Amino acid sequence: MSGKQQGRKPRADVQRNRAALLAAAQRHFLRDGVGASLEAVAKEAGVGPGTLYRHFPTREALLAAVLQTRSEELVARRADIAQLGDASERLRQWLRAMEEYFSAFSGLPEPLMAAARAQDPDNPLTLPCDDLITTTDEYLRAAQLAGHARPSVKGYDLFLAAISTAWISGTGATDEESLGRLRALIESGYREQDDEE
Amino acid sequence: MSGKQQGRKPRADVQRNRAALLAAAQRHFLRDGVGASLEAVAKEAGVGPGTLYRHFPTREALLAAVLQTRSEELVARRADIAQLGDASERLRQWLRAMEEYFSAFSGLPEPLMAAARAQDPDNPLTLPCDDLITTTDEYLRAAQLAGHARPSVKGYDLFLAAISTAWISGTGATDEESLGRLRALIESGYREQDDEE
DNA sequence: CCTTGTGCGGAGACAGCCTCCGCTTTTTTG
DNA sequence: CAAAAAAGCGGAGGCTGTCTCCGCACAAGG
Repeated sequence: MSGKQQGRKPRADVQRNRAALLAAAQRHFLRDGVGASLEAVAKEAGVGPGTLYRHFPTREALLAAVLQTRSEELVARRADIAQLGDASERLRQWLRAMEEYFSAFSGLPEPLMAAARAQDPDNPLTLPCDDLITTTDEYLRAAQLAGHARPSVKGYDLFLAAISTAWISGTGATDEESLGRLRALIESGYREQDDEE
Repeated sequence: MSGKQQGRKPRADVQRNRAALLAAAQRHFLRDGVGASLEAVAKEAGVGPGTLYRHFPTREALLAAVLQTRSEELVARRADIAQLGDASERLRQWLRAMEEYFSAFSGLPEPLMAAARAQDPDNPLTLPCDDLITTTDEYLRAAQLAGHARPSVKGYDLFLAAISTAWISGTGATDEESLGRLRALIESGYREQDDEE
């Protein structure tokens, strides 16, 4: 019942190509955003387009694979955040961490929202998204229990707030100061009124 | 010094083609979002691609021309809003009106932010954007004077909040209820704490 | 009706997405 | 270790979309 056991060892060139593709893709996504030319990625990795599409059938699949590393970083940061004593501060830090994750590549919020929308099990970005929302809800509930956040707010709301802030940040249209004010506005939006600090 | 006086009357077919292009473009932007195929627009308008690009050198130019109608609607709404007595309510209404304007076509926030970024005088979307930000600032200042809004907030912040809400709305990933909660979160973010209503 | 010149439109160059299939490379088998 | 079998490779090519250039047609004015 274990599904597929790897009957044969994976071929050497397969792993090599996959690694080369991921490295090239990361470079291109960083430089050109999530809309980078996949043809160019394949060329830089030294493989044909066919190979790229066999490894990663869609742009989203490639994106999800490249994002894997970042996801692990995020999990690591969760451990750091758990150390902090204040539930309010933990929530704030988590939201910042999530926003940075969304800002990994320019244009990333777009496909992420599309994945969150459809609940499409085929979309490889759906799972990471759901995970993020669930985690946000956990941090939020802790803050609510401590009386630091309005009860009417939902985890999904803060997910939306974080991803839209990342979207604005990714357009490159806004200086860091305005972004800071926007974050402050959101924070005072979910904080309980009689909250102390 | 009046620049160019129209030495010759505009040709009949020019006006006809322009109108046909605008109508076709509006339909396609509505259905397919701002990324709609310009080839298809030209075909539906019954003209060649060359004609389209002569009238509107860039996608943004076409977009700005189509948006002209909506901008006038927005100006009209400003008159309605001015009737309301409460500065706080006026600000709220204005933010909603602006958000609806941003939601005219799916994907519209993207080029709008790009225009707001560059202050590029060549980009035909820059002017409308600046106007919106200025107006937001006026409404906000009135609310601040009345003690209904935090003094630390700037008009540009609320512009960002509105456009990012419209962006989320345009992804189609989110139900109206979550959007309402997000708006409420933003509102309680800029409202003065000791504000009544 | 003719002249003028403005505007038309489609052919075509270019870029990116994605697929299909003959061939090479790797692995397995005798 | 050679030969068969399997697995993966890669590029040619179809498709869609953007944008330009230029010979030609047609509207405006005499």
